[in-house]
Amino acid sequence: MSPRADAVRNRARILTAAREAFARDGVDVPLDAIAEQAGVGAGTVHRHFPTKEALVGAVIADRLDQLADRAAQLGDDDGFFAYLGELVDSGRDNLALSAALDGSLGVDGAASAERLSDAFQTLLVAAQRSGLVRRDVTAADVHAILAGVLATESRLPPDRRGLGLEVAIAGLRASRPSR
Amino acid sequence: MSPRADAVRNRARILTAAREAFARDGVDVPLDAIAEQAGVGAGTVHRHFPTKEALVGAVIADRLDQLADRAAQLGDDDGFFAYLGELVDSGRDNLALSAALDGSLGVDGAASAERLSDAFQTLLVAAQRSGLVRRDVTAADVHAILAGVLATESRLPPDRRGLGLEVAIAGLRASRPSR
Amino acid sequence: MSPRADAVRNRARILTAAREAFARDGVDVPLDAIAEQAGVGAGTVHRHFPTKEALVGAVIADRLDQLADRAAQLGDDDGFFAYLGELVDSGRDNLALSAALDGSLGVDGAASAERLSDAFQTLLVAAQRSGLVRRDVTAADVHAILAGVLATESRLPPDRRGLGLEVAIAGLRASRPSR
Amino acid sequence: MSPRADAVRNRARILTAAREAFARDGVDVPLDAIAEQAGVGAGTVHRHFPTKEALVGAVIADRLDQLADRAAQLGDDDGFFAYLGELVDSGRDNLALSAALDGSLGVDGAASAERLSDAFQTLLVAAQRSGLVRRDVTAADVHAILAGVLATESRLPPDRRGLGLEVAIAGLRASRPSR
DNA sequence: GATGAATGAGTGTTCATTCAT
DNA sequence: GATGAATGAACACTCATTCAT
Repeated sequence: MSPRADAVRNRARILTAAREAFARDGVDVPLDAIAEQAGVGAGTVHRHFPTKEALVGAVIADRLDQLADRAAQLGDDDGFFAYLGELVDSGRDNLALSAALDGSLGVDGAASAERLSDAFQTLLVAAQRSGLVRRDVTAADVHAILAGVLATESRLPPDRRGLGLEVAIAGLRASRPSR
Repeated sequence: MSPRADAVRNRARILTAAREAFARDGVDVPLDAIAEQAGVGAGTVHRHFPTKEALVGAVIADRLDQLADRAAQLGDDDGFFAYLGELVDSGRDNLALSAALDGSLGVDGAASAERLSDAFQTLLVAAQRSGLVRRDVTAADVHAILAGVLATESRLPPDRRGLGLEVAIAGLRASRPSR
Repeated sequence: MSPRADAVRNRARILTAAREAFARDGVDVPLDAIAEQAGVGAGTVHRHFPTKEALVGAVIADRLDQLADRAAQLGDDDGFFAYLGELVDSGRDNLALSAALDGSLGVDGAASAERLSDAFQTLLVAAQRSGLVRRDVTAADVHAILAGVLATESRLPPDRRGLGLEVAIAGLRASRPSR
Repeated sequence: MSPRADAVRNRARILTAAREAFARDGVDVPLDAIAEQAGVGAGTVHRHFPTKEALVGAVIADRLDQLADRAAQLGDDDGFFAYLGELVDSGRDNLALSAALDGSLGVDGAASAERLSDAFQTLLVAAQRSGLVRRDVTAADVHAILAGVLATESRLPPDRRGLGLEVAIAGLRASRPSR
């Protein structure tokens, strides 16, 4: 049961290679390219991930998990906006993650997406309690809005970076003090 | 000069079929599927659009033109927000248009995209003069934000529709009168 | 029966266009290109030449006829070598004719090829009578040798032009005076 | 390192099938036909030869190499004519090789063609030293003439075989001893 | 378990030929 | 008769997946 040492290592290498390839070229990159970059045979990729969709899902779940982990470290009240900022930074220049986050991929790391939503939920509720965010938005809403911010940011030229996030944040703030 | 009756009709049918197929399944649908739905042979599609890219571009330019045309009819001051709303309604449930608007398609009906930006420009300036929109955003910024709203909306469940637009609008409003 | 005026003209224009196109690009040139250059529709080409093969055959027969006609004007004794020279000049820089003459085209203007062989026959016999050409070669042999000379010439750089013909002529001369 | 047994065998089978198919039908035969005759899938052909041109080039280079190898075994003085004869025998009834030799293929096994020219060069010089061949012809000239002989031979009926070669040889012989 | 060769359905595109106008 | 749009069978090539070694 221990000889799986290299199997474990191969799995990791495939994930890493896939992550990079997806980020660089999008999910349409051929599996062969990923296998080559990972230094393994094409068959090995399929042993670990029976389907391309499974590999894509794994890469994304992996990433979502990291992001969800990160959320746990941001407990304080304005953690919500900080977190949003981090996610946007993560998604920028990452075609696949961006696609994953904005749901345009058929696949989604179901469980991991849930974890991410949970993380959002916690931070969101805290922010709402502090009166920083409209009370009527849910974690799922924020997820969708995040997707939108990513799309916006990817269209903005470098010198306008952050505007999408800024607008979203402004739009999410409790809007009633406008009186 | 009259025998073009079929040609004209076929071209329209191809465009319609392509529009629907792109909207439903994204631009990766096989041309054969489009040809079949249009009731023509594969070669006919190529006669009208020598390249798949050309067909995609034509469908998108077509749509962008419609949208730009629509902008001309909204002259009054709050036309800007109304227009934004219309664009979002158009892009929702339309994978290809959405992709076109958010620029993730390699191709874009260059001229038509320009027309759309011009339309934005006019409405945006008017809205800014009326103090309804932050003065520091440009038409290009709005274009990017539109892409984001589309992404958001496509992720929202039906009963939350409009939230992405709402947040963006709130975020775009002149934010300083909040004193 | 006279309204065929334009039909006749079209036929001629198609032949001319085909001749040029075949000469320039080889027989794989699309029929559409020929039709366009001839200023007629694709259907018209097929009305006159039901098959591409038929068109190729017609072009070649046409050319062979011209060449055969030319032979008639060369009656004198050393006409044979002069004629060979003319044929080589004609075939050089003419992919299709060259192909036709060297038989690598599936098709051949049967009747016209015969006429050409007949022309050869006459000149050949005269040359043989004058002791200028080996007595054991036939008109068909010469035809094949002509094809070879054309192939050779097309491979020679400009500054070596004529060598293929020269060698063939030397080889065809009555070889016995070598005593 | 051993599992390449199949790969090696398949590569050989593809080359053999291609050689036969090209020889029989010319280089325009569909790859599918070659794949089928080789008993492999279409994809396998592409794995070994990424492009049709590459396959054609490989087949030809293969053949030219064989021919060049053969030249090395003919060292004596009249080797030149013997070699010419062998090349002609090889090219007869081999459309593709013939095309390769006469340069009408866009592709040529560059290195192999060079080897062949070198082989010619050696034999030619020896023959010229012995006074058997005109001193003013170069190896490149002979290459062109070979192409011509092949073209001639392919047009000759079986009972006339060899005439093209015979004429070329006669034409190449030092012509001045006629004194 | 790993390898990478083999598979074969699928893609965009071309083009000789047919046919409605 | 002429037109040129429509056809559809090919073609070279790609790539996720399978399988012999």
